[in-house]
Amino acid sequence: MRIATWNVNSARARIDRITSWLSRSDVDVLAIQETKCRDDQFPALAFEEIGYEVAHHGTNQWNGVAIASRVGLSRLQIGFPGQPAFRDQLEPRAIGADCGGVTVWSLYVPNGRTLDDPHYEYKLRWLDALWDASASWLDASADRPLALVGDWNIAPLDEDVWDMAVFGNSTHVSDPERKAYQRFADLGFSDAVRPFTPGPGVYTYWDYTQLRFPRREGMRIDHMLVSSATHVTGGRIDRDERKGKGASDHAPVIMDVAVQ
DNA sequence: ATGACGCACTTGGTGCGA
Repeated sequence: MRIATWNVNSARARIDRITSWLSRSDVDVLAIQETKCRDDQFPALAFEEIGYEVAHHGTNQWNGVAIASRVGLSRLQIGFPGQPAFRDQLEPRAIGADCGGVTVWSLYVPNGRTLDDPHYEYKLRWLDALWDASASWLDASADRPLALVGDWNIAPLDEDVWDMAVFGNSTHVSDPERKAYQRFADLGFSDAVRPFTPGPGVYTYWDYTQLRFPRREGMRIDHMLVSSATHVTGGRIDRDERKGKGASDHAPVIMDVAVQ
């Protein structure tokens, strides 16, 4: 079974690109982030027309997550237990479902903005709460494949950004963020894609400005973490999808999972 | 190397992104 994750930077602006990509990528389950719309604005019909069920969680023009699946979509979960709020708002940053034998979570981890912004503290709280929820999911069913996929907004290693000097005191590379990410390994999670896409210089995001993409100046921040019960047979980053007019600033990240 | 920010919003300047 093939599972992908993609921060699309607006589902409505990019719907033709998304369905076109799905139609030629043999993807069974697509986790989507940054749909930037409410549920009633989400272009669900376009997914259904090409054979995918789709579930969306969005409340306004910010954030928004979805899962599209052609191998079933059951036990839908909107947000995770204990998910923190930001300024009293529970933001649409997590949606989960059982798809073809794998529990898939589409996650949009808070950006953090700057190290002294309340959003940074929120990001760390959000990651801690996700860790707690993940521990309880594994306690309940350790044998069931579980994938935490999406835009983690963390570059785990120095080589996951093109120049650490540029990121000196920025979010995405700070020690607390990296520790919060690495701590998932304590639960048995591993990066499904990295073994198949070794660095350095391998990224999933390139800023729209300053010719970052053609200069190959990006960041590796979109990850697929899988539980130890998840048997991964392949992984890939579709860098080509970042090319051309109307591209998202993120590329799709893909893994193949052997399911019984 | 596959190109010089893009999206959404009480639509035109602002918030957000990483």
